[in-house]
Amino acid sequence: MASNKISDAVIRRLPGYYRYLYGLEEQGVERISSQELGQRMGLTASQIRQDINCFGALGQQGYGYNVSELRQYIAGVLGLDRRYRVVIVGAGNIGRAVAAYPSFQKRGMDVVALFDVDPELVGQTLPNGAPILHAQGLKEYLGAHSCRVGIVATPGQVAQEAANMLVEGGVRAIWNFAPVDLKVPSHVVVNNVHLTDSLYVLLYKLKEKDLELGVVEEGE
Amino acid sequence: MASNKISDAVIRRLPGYYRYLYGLEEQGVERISSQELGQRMGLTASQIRQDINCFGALGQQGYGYNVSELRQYIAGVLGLDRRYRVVIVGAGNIGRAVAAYPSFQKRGMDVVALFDVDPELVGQTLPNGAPILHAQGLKEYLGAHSCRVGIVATPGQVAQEAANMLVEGGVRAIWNFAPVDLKVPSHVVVNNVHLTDSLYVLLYKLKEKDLELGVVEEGE
DNA sequence: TAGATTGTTAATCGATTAACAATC
DNA sequence: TAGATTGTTAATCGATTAACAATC
Repeated sequence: MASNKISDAVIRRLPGYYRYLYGLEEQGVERISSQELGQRMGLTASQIRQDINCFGALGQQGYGYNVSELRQYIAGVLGLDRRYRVVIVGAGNIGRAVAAYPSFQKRGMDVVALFDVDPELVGQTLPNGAPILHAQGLKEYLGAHSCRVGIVATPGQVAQEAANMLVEGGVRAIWNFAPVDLKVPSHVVVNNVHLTDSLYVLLYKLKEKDLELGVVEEGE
Repeated sequence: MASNKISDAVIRRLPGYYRYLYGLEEQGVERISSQELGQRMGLTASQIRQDINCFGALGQQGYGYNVSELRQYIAGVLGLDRRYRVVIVGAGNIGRAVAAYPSFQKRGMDVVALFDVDPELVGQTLPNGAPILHAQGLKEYLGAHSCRVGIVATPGQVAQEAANMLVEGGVRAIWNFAPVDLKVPSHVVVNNVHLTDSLYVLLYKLKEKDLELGVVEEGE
């Protein structure tokens, strides 16, 4: 429980640890050394030991780490050991894709409703049972069914407005898919999935690689 | 053109610069100081000047930066000033959401086809005209219609296989939505959108915030 | 010219890596 | 016990911030 300020750099790596340990556990691997985990993940053994030591001595000299123990511990650190009720604002392609995302349910996220203004969408029910309701009713809905997590999957122009409604409705964490940086009060946390940002970085890398290889890219 | 190794930290910020400058230009703002841009983006003025100086002196003392000039320059650095032909492997919710993503077209990405193995999907055509073809035909398709960018939007178990086919077909950049780290030869670049990773970080922040505020989270 | 603001160097801070004693 | 591998401290490296002279 030693919550002594884990640095951002470490936090960003935690999901990767979780993902790899989960995979190892599924393969039936029981123990792993920092050396080997580092090899698989593309990190140095030293860094892995430093990272893990942020939350205490979980390994054993001469042995390594117990895969399942470590995975569970990290799950606890990340808060993956609970369930969360979730509303999604914006029932377009992205909103519905997230709602239907299989590992979403599995990771404790229960999507209870989606909200949109498109009359074509409002009234539908997704395969997993979540209804699409009119965005007008969002605040009222949250009053009756409190949710800790809200997802913004609207166009950028209305994303801030959507976030405001979620905050007013008592949502504490916002997962934002709109390409804007939301402003929220300090008791609310936000994490962004800026898809275009990720795409830009990919294209940048491609350009760099072309330069490195001396590739002259075709016209068009 | 001074391509003197821009550091990863800077590259990760570039899309943000582009996004903000684009917004400013749309609002008709002509010039901006590092000070004010920093305020808006939540960065220090010093950092912004350092970052921009990676690719040369683009500002003017006593004046600041010309918004549109700087935006265009960064667009060039990121490679946003060209068009790219794109195939998507996996025509499930995520694949289709990406194909339909409006800023995708706008940013120069032309989705020419999607590939899947689900007979329900194969044969359909998306609203933007892209057909869904059987994954068996992917390599052959790429032989006839070369694409520089491929998107992996398959389940994790087959993501590596999808990547292999893309690489064999000559794709040079892979945008990966599957929750695995793909292995590709060194002439190919990859960028990951690990949605679950982003979600985990959100949940972690929520837990930390709860601790900070002394919130005892409800059961269920 | 005076004021503003960059470009750039130096100082600080933090993160990563290396090394090794502790210990299973 | 000997071998392996952690936990942890110290050294290095890189990124951020501060400061200020250059200059528009």
